[in-house]
Amino acid sequence: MPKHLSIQTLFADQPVGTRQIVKGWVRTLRNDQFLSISDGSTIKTLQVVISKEQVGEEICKKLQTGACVETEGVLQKSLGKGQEIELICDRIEILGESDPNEFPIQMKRHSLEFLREKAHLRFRTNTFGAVFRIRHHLSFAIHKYFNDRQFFNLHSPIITGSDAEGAGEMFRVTTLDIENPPRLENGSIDNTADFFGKPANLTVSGQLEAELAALALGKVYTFGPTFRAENSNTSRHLAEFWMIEPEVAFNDIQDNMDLAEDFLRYCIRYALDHCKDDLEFLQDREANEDKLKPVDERQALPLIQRLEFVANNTFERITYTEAIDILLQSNHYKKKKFKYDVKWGIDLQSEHERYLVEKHFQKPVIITGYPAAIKAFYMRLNEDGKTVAAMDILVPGIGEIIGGSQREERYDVLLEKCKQFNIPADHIWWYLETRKFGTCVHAGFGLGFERMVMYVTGMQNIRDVIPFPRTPQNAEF
RNA sequence: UCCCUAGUAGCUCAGCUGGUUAGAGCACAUGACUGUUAAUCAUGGGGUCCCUGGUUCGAGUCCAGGCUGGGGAGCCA
Repeated sequence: MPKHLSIQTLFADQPVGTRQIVKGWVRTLRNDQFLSISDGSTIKTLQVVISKEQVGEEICKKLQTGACVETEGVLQKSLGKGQEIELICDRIEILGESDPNEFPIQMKRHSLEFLREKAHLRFRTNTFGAVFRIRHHLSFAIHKYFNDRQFFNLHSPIITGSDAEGAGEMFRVTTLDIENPPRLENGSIDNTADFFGKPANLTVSGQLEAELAALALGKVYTFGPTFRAENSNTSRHLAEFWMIEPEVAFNDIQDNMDLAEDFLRYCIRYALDHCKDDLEFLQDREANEDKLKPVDERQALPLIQRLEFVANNTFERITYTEAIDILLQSNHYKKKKFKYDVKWGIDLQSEHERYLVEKHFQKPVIITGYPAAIKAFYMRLNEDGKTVAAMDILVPGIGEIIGGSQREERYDVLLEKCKQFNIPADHIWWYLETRKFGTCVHAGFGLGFERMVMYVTGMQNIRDVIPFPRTPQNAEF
């Protein structure tokens, strides 16, 4: 008894004339005769040709959208147009019925907002099938990229006792009874009674741990979940998201930029090479959605052309100081169209980043040399004493997709930075020790995985590129 | 957290300056058709107009508060 083949395999190999078993979910039944089924292996559906007389009225009525079926028959070249192959069915079995009065997913356009409330069933749609297949391929591409280049995958801890990161609000992890926690005599909570004997949180970044490993293993990367308890409710933020953080010993800021750019372009190329059908579907979908929008809100280029452009062209590289000059000399600034003022020392606002990327350069841009005051304590101080070796990569439509830096490897300078940023040295003694024992130049960056998936799929809301989004006031499913 | 905006059938939406019994397309049911491509055609069923309160002879429509969704900002990845 041969195992049944996936629809993807049937389309790839086209074993015409052979007997096949196909299992999947019903999309539509057209003309009481043509059953369109999907098994998730590809965006393509297989047309199964049935005869109402042979199948019988009872079974025919149960071939409703969403039902799960097993069909058997001979594969042949399709007599109709619209598909290459079809299965001439002589046996069909309903594995799982689907009441059409209750099943919410229909063969019609649904709003993404509606489907978000049906996250357990939205995998059944073409759009989310495509998105999550692409998400998988990108995930695989990331591991392949680093593995092929002798990086080691580091599993940084998800629960951390470190709170020195400053990357954002943290989720507390505790086994204490929140209704009635143990208290000290002065009334404050007795954290020594907690599971770890001290406060613990979900990680906001694996970077510090990755640095420790890089200073021994050379080239490492993390790829895991991270958590931010910020009350930020936007289409680009999640409370739980996946982050990729490479860290490389002996890399300086230039090497870091080279790596980040090569990595991003590799991943996009990989998606173009491995997800053609899904990208074409999403491209058509986007084009149809755009028709409903005002002209100035539409995409300038179709999805695949946008990706080809990024994969085939080098990124623009400018310093923060140059970026400020460009903004100051823009007509946009002279006409006072920026809401926030522009001057050296400010943190670039979304509107500034968008102007640089979407209006001025119209391609991905890497900005380096930010003022030390607006960046994290661990970034390496430049010779000018006022900027740091930080880099952000901005892409059209998404904004910041990568943030990274060369790390401060000089013990004295790092210790001074800790003081300036009010980080108690005894909280991160282990981090500081790496600068005492065989310190070296090193650099790394962080990439929000969902933002990459957004960019590649063209999806506009981050909640639509992760299976079960976690956002403020929402942890359904 | 702040600003803007929306909530009407299972879904997507229309419903004008308040005025008879709240509409359409899709979906669903029944029938016809049978090489269809989100099949087509005919007929039919289907409503807490988000909730609470108010104004009014009369509220889907106006007002106040709340809830939920969406967009933007901040924070960031």
